[in-house]
Amino acid sequence: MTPSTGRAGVSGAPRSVDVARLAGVSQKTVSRVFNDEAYVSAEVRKRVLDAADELGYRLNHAARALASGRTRSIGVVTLGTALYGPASLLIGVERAARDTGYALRVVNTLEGDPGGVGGAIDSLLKQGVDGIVISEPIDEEGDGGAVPADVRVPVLVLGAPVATTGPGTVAAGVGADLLARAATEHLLDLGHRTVHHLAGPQRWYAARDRLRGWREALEARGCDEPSVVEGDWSAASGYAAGRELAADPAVTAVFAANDDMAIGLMRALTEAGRTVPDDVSVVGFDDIPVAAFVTPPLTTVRQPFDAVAQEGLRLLVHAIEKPEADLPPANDPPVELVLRASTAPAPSRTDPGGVRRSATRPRRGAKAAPPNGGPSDRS
Amino acid sequence: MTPSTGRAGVSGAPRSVDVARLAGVSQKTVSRVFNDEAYVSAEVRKRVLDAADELGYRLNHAARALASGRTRSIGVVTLGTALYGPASLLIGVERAARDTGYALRVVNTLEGDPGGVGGAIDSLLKQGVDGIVISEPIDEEGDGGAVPADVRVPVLVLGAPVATTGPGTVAAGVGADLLARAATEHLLDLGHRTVHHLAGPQRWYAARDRLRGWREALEARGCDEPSVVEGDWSAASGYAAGRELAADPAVTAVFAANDDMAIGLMRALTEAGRTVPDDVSVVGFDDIPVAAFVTPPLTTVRQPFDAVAQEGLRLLVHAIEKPEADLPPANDPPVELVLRASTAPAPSRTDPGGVRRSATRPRRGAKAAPPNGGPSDRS
DNA sequence: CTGAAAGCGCTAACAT
DNA sequence: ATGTTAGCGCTTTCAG
Repeated sequence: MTPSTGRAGVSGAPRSVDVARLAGVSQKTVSRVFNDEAYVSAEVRKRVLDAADELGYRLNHAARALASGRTRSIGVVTLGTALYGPASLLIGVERAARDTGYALRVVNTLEGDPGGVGGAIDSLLKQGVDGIVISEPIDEEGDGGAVPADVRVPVLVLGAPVATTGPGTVAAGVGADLLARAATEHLLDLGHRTVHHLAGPQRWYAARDRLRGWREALEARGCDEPSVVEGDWSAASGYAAGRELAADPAVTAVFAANDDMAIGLMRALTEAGRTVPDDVSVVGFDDIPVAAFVTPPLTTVRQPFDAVAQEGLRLLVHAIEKPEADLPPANDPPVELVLRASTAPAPSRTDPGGVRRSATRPRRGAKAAPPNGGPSDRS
Repeated sequence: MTPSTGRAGVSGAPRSVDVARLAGVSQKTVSRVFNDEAYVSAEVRKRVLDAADELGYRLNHAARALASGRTRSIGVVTLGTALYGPASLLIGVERAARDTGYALRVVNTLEGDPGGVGGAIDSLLKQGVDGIVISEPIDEEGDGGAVPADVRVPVLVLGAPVATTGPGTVAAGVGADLLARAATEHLLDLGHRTVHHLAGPQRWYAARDRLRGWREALEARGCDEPSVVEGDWSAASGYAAGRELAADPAVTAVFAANDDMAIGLMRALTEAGRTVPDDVSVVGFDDIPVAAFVTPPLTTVRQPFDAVAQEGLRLLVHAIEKPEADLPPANDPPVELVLRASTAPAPSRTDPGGVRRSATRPRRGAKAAPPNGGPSDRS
């Protein structure tokens, strides 16, 4: 055997030397062209590109990563659920990554999985990523959403407080607490004496934020704080909670931490003979696509997932590419309270109150229109 | 400068030589340990592992890929939507890949994007993947879901016919047509004279399959085939279609190609004064989590996304690792028709018929129970 | 503006 | 059961 034949060269894929040979330039020049480096004459560049095209040349990322120490890829740690929120965030992240020229490596942490986030990050690090995004983390066993200490790449946390460790940990996501607050205030503005909360699982930071926002709104208005019912995001859990709440005549307004639970809740209420919104008003969270079409159409808070992902990635890429520079200022994405037909003024009861019944019109950036082609507002 | 200091070694991350030195063995032995090769004494193995642990050593995948020509990662081409189907499939694929020891690279093809699937595949190939899965492809501009000719790795197509090119193209996914057929037959069994179809966008293979299944069921029973209304999977499009259908008194049963559209449809029907299921029966497709909790709870077809993904990956990994061997036999995942409250016997009309009204009990593997904790069947 | 040489961290083949 | 050597395909110095 002649020592000249490379072993893996058998795979047959053309390499940059092949392109170089065909174009009559050095291998380095090919490299320059494919890295958009300056100082390559237009003519040479074209010759190289043509040669590459003819050969069907594709740059080998593994070799590039090995030589350069950079991979131009970003790892995403996400939950293995089809929940609208996490799924939408993932899509937003992928798009934003592509726009900035990064590829995506994805690892799911199945809920309650040993090693959880730490293990996922470790596996991403082995695979080689320039940055990591942790989407909608949950607080497993009080690990504080911990990021292992020896992560040497920037980390972006989406939808949770920065559980800092490592050099450049950044965070993005509208404070869900503000949104929750707006939702609760909307209900209060309608004259309800207080608002019940159907919370998400409290291991999720997202769920905690919403609880906090609700609580703050009640406090600010001096309202009683009813005990919280906790669900697991599913419509089934919302349904179960609804059966409880339906039995309590004091319940006239409920803020659910997501739309699925709100839908289950409404179903239970209706079955129990309590009309929505006449007897009980309900507000959801997320604005899932069917929210406008359930009965009654659901008033809810729209989360700008795409904007959050985009903004987060901007920060992350900045941290990757300019580690020394300060972070650019955060752009807070727009938030929206979408008013539909599941909320109404508090039912008049034995109680003469109503003093606080201020106005029915939306507060904050609220908008009243249903999605295009949507159903009429009142069922 | 001494020539001994490697350039990128500055990054500080420990390499396998460092581990070898600390463990007092050769570098190759470290490699053996991390590849679970035979012929390493238990004692040496432990020493190596301990040393690696102490150093915080992490294998460098880029180097491994370059040297071995294999990446142990799989690329996924998926649509950038939060639709329940594609999202669920992606999760299933991730889990199955992890179980078989492969990492995931994800690329979305934004709908109607130039280059589409071809471009996505190309980018995955550059990044280096041992196999590719194309999830729920759509037929862009009659490209036949084309896979570029020079793909040198096995391809798995999920939810579409094998658009063959390349060596090992495999496919998985229950024939959605069978499921659609079962749904249609269920309606026919309830005594409806025929069944209308609210189809998905026909560029999607998944939508075409469902249409075909519906058509076959009608043909088999000699029923009229009403004209098809096409939606875009969204509840909004279902709502729009529902307004049309509501105006036609001949419509007593509709099979919608997914649950979102079914929900929009029911909403429109209800608003138009046509009660579901008394006046019109509706069947959806997917069994999205809220399906059991809308009003009325939706009868639908459950797709075993997880099983499909798992089965598909089994095939793909087989094609990757044993290119010569025959494909193992396909295991068809279980299918289910989930009966809830959106379907009922055809309303008795001027028409005396009813001869065909055979039975109300489910056909095929149908089951009647709502999900646990679900609402009662009749609203 | 272009090229030559060295080496990224690992695995493959061939010794022992 | 373990070590030696060569090289995967690229980027990075450094020289022209």
